[in-house]
Amino acid sequence: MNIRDIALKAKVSVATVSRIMDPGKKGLVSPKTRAKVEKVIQKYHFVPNRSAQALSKHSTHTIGMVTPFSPEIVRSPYFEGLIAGIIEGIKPLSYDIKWIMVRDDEAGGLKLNDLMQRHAVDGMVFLAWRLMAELVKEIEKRTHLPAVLINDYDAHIRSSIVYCDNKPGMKQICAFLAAKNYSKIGMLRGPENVSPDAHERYEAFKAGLKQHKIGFHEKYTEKCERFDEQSGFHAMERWYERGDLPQVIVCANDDLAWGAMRFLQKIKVRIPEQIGIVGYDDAPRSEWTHPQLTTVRQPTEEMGKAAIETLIKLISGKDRKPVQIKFEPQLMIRESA
Amino acid sequence: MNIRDIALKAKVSVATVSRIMDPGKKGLVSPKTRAKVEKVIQKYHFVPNRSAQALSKHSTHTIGMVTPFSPEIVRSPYFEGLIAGIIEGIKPLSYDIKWIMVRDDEAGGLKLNDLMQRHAVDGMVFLAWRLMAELVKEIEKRTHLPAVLINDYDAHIRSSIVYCDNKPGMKQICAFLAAKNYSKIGMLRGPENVSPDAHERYEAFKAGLKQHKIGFHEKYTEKCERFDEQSGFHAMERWYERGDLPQVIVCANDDLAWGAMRFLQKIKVRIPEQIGIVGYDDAPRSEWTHPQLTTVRQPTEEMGKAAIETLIKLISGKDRKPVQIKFEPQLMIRESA
DNA sequence: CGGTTACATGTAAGCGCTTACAAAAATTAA
DNA sequence: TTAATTTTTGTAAGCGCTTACATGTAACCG
Repeated sequence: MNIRDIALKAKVSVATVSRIMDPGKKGLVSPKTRAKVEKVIQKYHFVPNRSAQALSKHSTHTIGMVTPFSPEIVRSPYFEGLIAGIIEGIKPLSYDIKWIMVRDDEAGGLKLNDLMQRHAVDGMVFLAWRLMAELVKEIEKRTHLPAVLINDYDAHIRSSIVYCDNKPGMKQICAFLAAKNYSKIGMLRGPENVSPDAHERYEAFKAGLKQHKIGFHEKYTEKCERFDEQSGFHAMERWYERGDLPQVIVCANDDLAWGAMRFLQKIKVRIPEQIGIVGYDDAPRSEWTHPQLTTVRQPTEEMGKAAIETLIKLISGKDRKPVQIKFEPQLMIRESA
Repeated sequence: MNIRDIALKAKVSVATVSRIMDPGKKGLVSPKTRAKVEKVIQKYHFVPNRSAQALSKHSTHTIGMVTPFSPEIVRSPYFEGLIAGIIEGIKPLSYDIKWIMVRDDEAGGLKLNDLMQRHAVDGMVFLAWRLMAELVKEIEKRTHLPAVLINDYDAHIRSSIVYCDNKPGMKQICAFLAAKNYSKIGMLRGPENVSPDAHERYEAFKAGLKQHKIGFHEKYTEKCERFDEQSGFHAMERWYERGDLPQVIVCANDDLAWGAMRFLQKIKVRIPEQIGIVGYDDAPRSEWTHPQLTTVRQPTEEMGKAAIETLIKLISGKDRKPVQIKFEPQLMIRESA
């Protein structure tokens, strides 16, 4: 059942049927024919062929959600929020959403244009794009493409991006700890090669301490290999062996915090009585672990939503000027510090 | 840059270019022309237009992942596993995956064919489809459509489905509790209108007790309004007020279990020393809550993967016979019982 | 009432691909 | 060498829609 069949049955031309199907062409058909044709459309449950429409209109009405190709990704709480936001953001539009997963090995040779063509999308939002760095390098050059990045901002990025500023988060943490009169505050630092977060959070941490006149030594710091629980565990272990543990430990993300807590609990250190722990990200687990983790919430849902809205504007707008949107994090005070 | 441009530059016909682009048509072009044309393709980074291909081939090489339209859905750990499995399953194929979210209000009038046409997909897998019951009723009739359901099996379903059997799970729980010499075992039951799970698990529970000659009374049971934490909390509260708590409580899912635990902890009942708790689903949280939850794991990842594989077979096969695949759950013994 | 204008509908040329079929070229057989 | 095959390439007709343009019809005006 295609548009011609309908036209035949309704005794009108295909053009008329097409005009009736297009909500943007409200006034172009007389009420009488419209009624007649709509009856036929209803009767045969006619749904126009998307591929034909796309071919003809040069637009697929579909956007691509680009992620690295790893099942673990959906496991991450960070994604959870982002995706929820994307879903929410796409609701009022009638865009379809295609999940484009990019393998590491293919990321190198890919061009952005290719991606869009190959998957037939009008625009793309990139999640965890640091992991596809090769691909995304191009975004820097072709800033007119309808693509928006989420998070991992750093100063030289010129393309459209939605991100959450690290500084206020650390600032809030330091203010909170200062108010609690902690004087010896340490940090579990993240790996600096994965995303700018590790470095930014560390710098913001130092700045925060300084602001509250709390002493800082590099030795009140331990570097982690990755941003995961295991790394946190091992880093804590190393620190314990070399001795001189601080009163509170601020961790570069929640996973590191849990790893650290696990080690401390193993050696029977009580949290927060003996050592306090602060995380960063407010993964849902934070509320369920014991003790509940004091951490910093990034408004992932809002960010996902903003990303979609930005993208749609880019797609439909004439002037494709890159847009950069900053969000503010918020300290969530719970039990671990 | 389209196929005609390439044909022109390479001084061949479009048919030749098309044949070269199609990996299924390996032998149809002489090595010499192939080399010549491929050079041009490389040079101009030619990527064929998906919409045109789809229109011409009557296949979009895209499958739809159908879920209710609610952001909360991605929050559920059950989804996490399923989606991870779907990603994993789609890896070796080169199908695209489109996330189709169905609003409650639109689900009524929709036809499956419509859905496929409207979103340009070759087949669909349905997650949490009980929540779109109206839509899915049709699947029962049109069993030849390339669509597969995940979970929520009940006996009269004739379409393709991948599901996890509830009986062995409860059986394992009862065997375990019997071995621990519990004699007074209760259950927090789920709402029976949402999915057959509530009823099945309850029946399996009774059967399990019987098998191990453990006494059962309906009063060792409390019904919950929904399958969530709050309902578990309130149900436990009611039970506590009416008194006569059992030694262990088997919960119809993990959320109820956490709700129950939260209430018990609030009134300072020690778990598992005073009352044991068993859940069902093995949501990731189970490992992080305190105490860790003894529960039953459904192999969600494997199920997601199986669903995709089944679907692809349905799409490409000639005979579209419905396939039903059953998975077995597994008891995860942890701290809460 | 003829001429102008506004509105409604139809005609047909694409959109960029695939593929059946035809034609040409290369290979083999006789 | 020519005919019969096989292999390679080209031609052109779709796939199902949109839309610029042409045509037809109705309404309006002096």
